[in-house]
Amino acid sequence: MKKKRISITDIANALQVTPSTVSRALNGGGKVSEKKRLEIISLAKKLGYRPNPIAKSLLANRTQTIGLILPEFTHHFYSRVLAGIESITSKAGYQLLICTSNENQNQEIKSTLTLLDARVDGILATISKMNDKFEHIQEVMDSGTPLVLVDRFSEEIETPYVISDDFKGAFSAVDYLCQIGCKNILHIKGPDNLSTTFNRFMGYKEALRKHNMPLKEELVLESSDPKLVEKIRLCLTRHQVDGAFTYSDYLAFEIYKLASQLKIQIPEELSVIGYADEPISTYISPTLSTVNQQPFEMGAMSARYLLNKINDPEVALEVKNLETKLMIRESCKVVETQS
Amino acid sequence: MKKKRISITDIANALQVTPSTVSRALNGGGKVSEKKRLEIISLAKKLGYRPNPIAKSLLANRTQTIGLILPEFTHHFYSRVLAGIESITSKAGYQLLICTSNENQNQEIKSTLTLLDARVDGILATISKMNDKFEHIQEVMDSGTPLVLVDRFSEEIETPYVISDDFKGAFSAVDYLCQIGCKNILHIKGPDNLSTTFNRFMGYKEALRKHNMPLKEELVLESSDPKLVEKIRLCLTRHQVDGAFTYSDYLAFEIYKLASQLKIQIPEELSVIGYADEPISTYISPTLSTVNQQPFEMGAMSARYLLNKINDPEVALEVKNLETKLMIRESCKVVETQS
DNA sequence: CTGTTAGCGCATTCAC
DNA sequence: GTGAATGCGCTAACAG
Repeated sequence: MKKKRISITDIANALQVTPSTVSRALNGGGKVSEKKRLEIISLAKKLGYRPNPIAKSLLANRTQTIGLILPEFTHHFYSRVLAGIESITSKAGYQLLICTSNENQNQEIKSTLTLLDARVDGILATISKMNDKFEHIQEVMDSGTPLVLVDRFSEEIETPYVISDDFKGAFSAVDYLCQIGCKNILHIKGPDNLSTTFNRFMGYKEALRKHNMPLKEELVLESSDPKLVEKIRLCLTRHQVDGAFTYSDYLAFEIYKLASQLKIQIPEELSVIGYADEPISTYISPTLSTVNQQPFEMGAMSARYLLNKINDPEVALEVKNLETKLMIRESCKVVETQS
Repeated sequence: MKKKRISITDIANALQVTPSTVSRALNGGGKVSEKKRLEIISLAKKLGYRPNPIAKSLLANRTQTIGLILPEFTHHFYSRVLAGIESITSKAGYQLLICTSNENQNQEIKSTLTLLDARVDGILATISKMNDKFEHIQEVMDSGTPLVLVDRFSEEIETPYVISDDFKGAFSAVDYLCQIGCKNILHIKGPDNLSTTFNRFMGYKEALRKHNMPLKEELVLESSDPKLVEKIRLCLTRHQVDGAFTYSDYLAFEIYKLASQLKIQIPEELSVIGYADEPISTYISPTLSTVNQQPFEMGAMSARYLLNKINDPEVALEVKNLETKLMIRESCKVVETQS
């Protein structure tokens, strides 16, 4: 059975004063005689008094709680985002209420309403992959609850964002492949419907353009394609692919597998760059070049942004783009530099 | 600015009844004339009324909230535990308040008090690596807040546990290595002070004993040893090691690296089994044999246990041991079966 | 300086 | 059936 906690009234009774006096003494605000204040404080400490935030919330209409909706927990990227968020919110004295959408919009909607019901002071969310309903987002905005969207962008939702600069990230990767002399660069796209997929593809195209290289349709594959493996094989055998840039590190590993089967040497014959900098990238052989998105910093930044928004609703509504870092490892061929 | 939500009183005023009546109509409990009940319900829906859980909490002394303390978020294992917990709590209508200790006991203590202050209905926690203070745990118990400890066990704390059967998990791995004919089996231990480290080591010893193999001190290394890499090298070159069982998958990858340097073939000359079944295990080459701890199930089980405890404080205090699964992959040599 | 009053939103007595 | 009263724990406005 949950034991009754000692309340302000308990210590008021014990000291023959009113709860108001106790409240004032404890909060320092009002004027209380030095003698009583000390008495009260010492008794409070002795009794292990801890204020009830529930009561305060009811009164103040603030809960000191941030709601968080993530598409999944298991992905390394999101756990880093979570860690970044927590590092900021805990320091700021906020609790973190956590939900997942499991990449399912219905669950996202449910989670959103749950958080709204819980009267969180603000919401951080990454929208799920399939998103065609926006009423729940509208409801958040209507309720006046500050909202910051993380990682994934949607044209339909006008709110603060903290996202990764996928365009530049992809551009830097493909630009690098071009620089080291790759002539036929394969790209495997991510899930449809995701801003990240689109932007990384755009970065790929732009880098090709910069180097005056044609965009070859047969070198652009879809990760959702059931025949993906076959098509990669075709690219590797028929189309003289000597470079690859994939939407994720795991897709890069698919290329590793096929290259190994086909006895194609990485990086000598094929340079590969993935995306996300999964920890596995440095353990696999050859170590994988990839694009680091600074997920921890992304989480921290979005939390800071949200807290600002909570404390000052006039804070500008902007899309913050986080720089990516190109991590070149063993999977890219080394070009002799003429010195 | 957070907009004022519509309350039970608002709809009472609109309908010329008292809040009591509205409350009864909405909760179904008391007797309300059918006409009024319908009126009230329809207006409530129209106005988008949602009960304020804060007010209910204050009244009921229950928050429908579970507190969770994890040593870290980033580790794959803990994110699976988290996912398992969430899958249960969300279905049961509980919120999840999340904290991390960062493997630091002071932060663990702080988080514990935060959760207690927040009046969570129960706490799930994995104690941090270094643990020598137990007052905060005692405080949880004194407060009457149900507590279930996950993954790591401590003799000092008497409370429900859900842990993995590390002994059997380790035993099954080393037993397998013996069965396929390994004669000199290296073990790399985990961090001191952890029940998991101890139990896996015990499992290692017991398997050796079963096969009448001597425990060789020089084949047991400490992961915290600054000279670990050198010592592994020594084992591999001098001590005819032909099998290895490590506290974690990542330690197994250290062996992979050294074996590659020393031109020792895995699994032909050296069979390796890790622990935890990190996703990376199936991507690395050769794919790593390992022990799966069912972290999702562990999370789910601990959440179920806690909910039971919350609903019935008389629930037995026990240590639930979760079965492990030995995952044999390419890193173990194949023995011809005589058929 | 300190006590009284009131109210945050709700559910639960107890009268009528 | 329904309203009035009470209180969960706390703070704030107002008296004194």
